[in-house]
Amino acid sequence: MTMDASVSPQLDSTLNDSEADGEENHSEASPSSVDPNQVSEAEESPVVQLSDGQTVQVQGVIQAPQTSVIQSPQVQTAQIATMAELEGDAPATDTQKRREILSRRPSYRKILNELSSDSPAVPKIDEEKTEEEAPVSSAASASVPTSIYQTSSGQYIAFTQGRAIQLTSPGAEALQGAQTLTVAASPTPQPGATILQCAAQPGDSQQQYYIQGGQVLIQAATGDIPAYQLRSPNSGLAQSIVMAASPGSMQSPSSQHAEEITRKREVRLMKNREAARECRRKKKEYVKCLENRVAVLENQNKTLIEELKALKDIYCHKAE
DNA sequence: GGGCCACTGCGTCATGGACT
DNA sequence: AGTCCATGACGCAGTGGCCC
Repeated sequence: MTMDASVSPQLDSTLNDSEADGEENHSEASPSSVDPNQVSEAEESPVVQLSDGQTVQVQGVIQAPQTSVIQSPQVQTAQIATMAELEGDAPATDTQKRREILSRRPSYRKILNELSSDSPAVPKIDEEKTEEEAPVSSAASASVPTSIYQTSSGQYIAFTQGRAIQLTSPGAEALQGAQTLTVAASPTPQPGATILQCAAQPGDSQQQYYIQGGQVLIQAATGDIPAYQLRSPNSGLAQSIVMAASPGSMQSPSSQHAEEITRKREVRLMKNREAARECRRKKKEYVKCLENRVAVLENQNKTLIEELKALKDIYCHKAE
């Protein structure tokens, strides 16, 4: 893997800047022959042709320490954001703006995508919406039931291709008037019977339904709202909270209001849960990307030092 | 085996930026 | 101004390693 194309000047300077004062760190790859002072004191500035065709005028080499350059992601992101922001700015950037930029919180996706636009080697973080994240609200579009189960109380539970779960009262005509629950996460089918529990109306005792596919649907809300969770029996962790359509009918306006509030809260919590999960995933990806980059840059640094050493040898040899 | 510790992942809350 | 979203901070639970 060649590194030249993948190195963005921003990050380079960031990394080097961040380490410029770590003078006590001398890498194991820093040979005594490469004395920065020696090189920088050279009378003429030799032009060096690198192996990749680049031409570099050697004026002095500040050797970056190579021991562990991994830093905390916060520091890195702040620096990168700063460099990215300042790049297009006029030099007349005042301290106020600078402070604003520095205090701005990083977006891992944005930073990674910026990096990836610099270098094709850096993978992009997808912009949301993979096809496995089917739109939750459009249950009708995915309402073709693949499996239908009848409970002990006569209710029908239909699982559709869009991972929606429909509950139908015994009297209802087929699946009309069904409560549609949509599962956000992709449940992986597992062998063995599972249990579906739900309380269709407030105050109802929970009913247990056995489901094919290794997951458990349980009632999630303790309040007035019938809400459900899909759980896999192994993990015990809820894949997602699934809100049921309101049973409507027998609710006073005040309780409906309370229900609305609770429902909104549940939705908000669910969204935030998913967001936090996504954020952690992106953060991990970002840190991994930075670690890769560190490795790449260390490698490049080593190569350049070796190249410089060889050229210096040639240069000195000719001078004699 | 049991206690301790570090690490990891999760859910929730608070908050600031972006968007409408 | 209000809403949504991304993220840091915090607390909690599970897990693995280490020591006794």
